[in-house]
Amino acid sequence: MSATKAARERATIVDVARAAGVSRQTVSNVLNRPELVAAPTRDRVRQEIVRLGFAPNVAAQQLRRRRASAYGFEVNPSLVGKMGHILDGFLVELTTTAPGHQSHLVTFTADRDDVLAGYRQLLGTGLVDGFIVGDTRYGDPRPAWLVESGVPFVAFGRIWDLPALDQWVDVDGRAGMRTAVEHLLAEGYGSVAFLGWPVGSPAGDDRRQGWLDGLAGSTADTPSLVEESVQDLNRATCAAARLLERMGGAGAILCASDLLALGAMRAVRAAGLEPGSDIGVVGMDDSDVAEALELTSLRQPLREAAVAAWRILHGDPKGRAPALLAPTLIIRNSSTRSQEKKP
Amino acid sequence: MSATKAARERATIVDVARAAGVSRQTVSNVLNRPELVAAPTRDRVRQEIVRLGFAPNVAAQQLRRRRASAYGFEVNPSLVGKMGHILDGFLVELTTTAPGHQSHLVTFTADRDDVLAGYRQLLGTGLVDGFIVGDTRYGDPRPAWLVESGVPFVAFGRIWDLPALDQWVDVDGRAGMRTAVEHLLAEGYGSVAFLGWPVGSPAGDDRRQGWLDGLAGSTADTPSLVEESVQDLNRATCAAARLLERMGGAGAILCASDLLALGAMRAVRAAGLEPGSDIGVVGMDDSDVAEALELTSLRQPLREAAVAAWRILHGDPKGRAPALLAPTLIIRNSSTRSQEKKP
DNA sequence: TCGCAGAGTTGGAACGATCCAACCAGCCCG
DNA sequence: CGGGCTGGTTGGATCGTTCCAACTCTGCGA
Repeated sequence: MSATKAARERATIVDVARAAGVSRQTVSNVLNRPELVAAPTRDRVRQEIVRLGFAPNVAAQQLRRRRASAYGFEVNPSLVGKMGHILDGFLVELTTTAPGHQSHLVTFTADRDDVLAGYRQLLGTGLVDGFIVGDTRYGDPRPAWLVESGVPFVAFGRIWDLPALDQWVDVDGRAGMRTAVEHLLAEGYGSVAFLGWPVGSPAGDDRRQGWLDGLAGSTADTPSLVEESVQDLNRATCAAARLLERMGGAGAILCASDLLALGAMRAVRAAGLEPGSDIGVVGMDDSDVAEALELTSLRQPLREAAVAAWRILHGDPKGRAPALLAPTLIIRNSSTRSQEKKP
Repeated sequence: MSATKAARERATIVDVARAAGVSRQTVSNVLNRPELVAAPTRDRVRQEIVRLGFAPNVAAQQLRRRRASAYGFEVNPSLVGKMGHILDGFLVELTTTAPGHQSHLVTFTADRDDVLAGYRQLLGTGLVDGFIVGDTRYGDPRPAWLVESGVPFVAFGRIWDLPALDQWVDVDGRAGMRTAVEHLLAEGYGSVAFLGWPVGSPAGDDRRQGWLDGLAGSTADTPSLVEESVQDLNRATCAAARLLERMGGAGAILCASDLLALGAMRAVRAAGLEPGSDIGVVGMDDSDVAEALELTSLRQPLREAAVAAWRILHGDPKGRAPALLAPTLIIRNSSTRSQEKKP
């Protein structure tokens, strides 16, 4: 379907001007600076705009304004469909809130060899003004390059390498974990162990710290209550099993991700115990798996993150500040002692 | 970050022309119709393009060509994060393959009250030339409207209401189910029961038919081997339990979705049996849950679907045809009798 | 020798909006 | 009564590219 159907002529600003008996520029003013136009004129023009179904041509605006009002969003095949992948949800929330900022999003993929190629491309052709950068990691070349190039952007995830940069939004995993510990203690699980990722990942270390925060003041023997596993179900199950041995058939396991928590639930069942009534289990990210398996988890506030991202991108340069948002604890059977049985 | 940094001047086509000692138009020809330009001139111009880092301004092209080379993709908050939601994966594959078609994607959301509002908006401003429409359903007003408006589009999912339309790609759930039945029989499960959605959903009925196809020729008592459930874990578990009673502790359960399959696995375990070694279970969509729980499932060929979508959208109007793609059976422990145990 | 075809190249116009400077009328003030 | 100010409106120029028609030049056949 290469040829677009015989382009039904769309009304232009000149058509509106002629119909309303004013000049081109006045119509433009009605749209962009209505306070400059006398009320009767304004109304007449607005009426004609509606009548003719006029909508300004974006390409013409972009060309003249030298601004695309569009932002690039990188999507990466390797991450999709993985548990705990929340970038899609973030993209949706960004898209939902974009019209309020007279903006839209353009998706693109990274080049295998040159991470920055896609960014250069979109910028060089003027297709976008800036970017929303997800999956920030240690050694990420993108933030530095973007700053150096003077390109507007906001990161989803702290810019770990460059603490001086404040143009990011992130979820406060640490606070979330602390909340989870408090919940588990309040439920009466006695002790709370931690199943986390190996030390060295920024988000992982942050979450672990939240667990420690929650235990602060308690007399827990923390070193014996911690196990590590990479993001793999079987490894996680084994690690959780080791943890359970030391826990003596009681307590709760707080996990750095839903996948780890899934491993924990398996280990619990393998030990002849029941998640929830015997051993509390809590995950993080509130993935579809958590929902399906009645796993208590921490939900990321993606809507708020999107709103904050736009504020940082579009807001007053002075007024902007990094946004660290607290996740919400979604309590399900895996962390409830008195199980409500299902029909 | 409202003001873009003091716009480092990008090279324009005129700069290249001047540098190469040719006219504007010749540079344009080198880019768009190189066969018209003499080889030496062409090389000289190309050299200058590289030297100056020139990239044509997309807005100017869009304006002059009266074509955006962009397509709208609707994303819907209510579907994200649900099991079996594959539209995100499709979006990624579309994005990956877009540059090959000199196109890009713009995301947008539907209005609550007016489904078509977003489509009208993007089209009216000339931001996109057409759409990729996902989640087609019975009574979907979009295809008819798009056809009537003469807007190029391709649907992911058959256009059930308008069988005459051929501009769609879809996954052949029926063929997938048939394959799954054959696999289960080959594994020696004896009988294959079906856990599906209530009759009336197009995709669901299609999948059920595939199950029947697979059993054709066998002597199975199909009516007694079928149960229905809506897309809800507890309902699915109950339905699977009813099915198990009638199956007499042997056979396999083929499910219309991973969520239903998850319910089946639960019911199997609740009956003191083990998925795989005792009762085979197969789902559909190959979600992250399937991977995590070692559930055999059918993976949708999203890459191929994206390629086909672009072909239909951009291809020769005569040469295009609807694309019905077979999913791939991903065999895991839930449908393997001789379990390979993990470390 | 001239006309013609075709390859290669060129400049003007257009796409549809906004920026900018100028214009006009009315009013107030000196 | 003239000049400055202000609210409202206007037309020309411009953003960077492609479309289109016309131009030049070379070679060739009549």
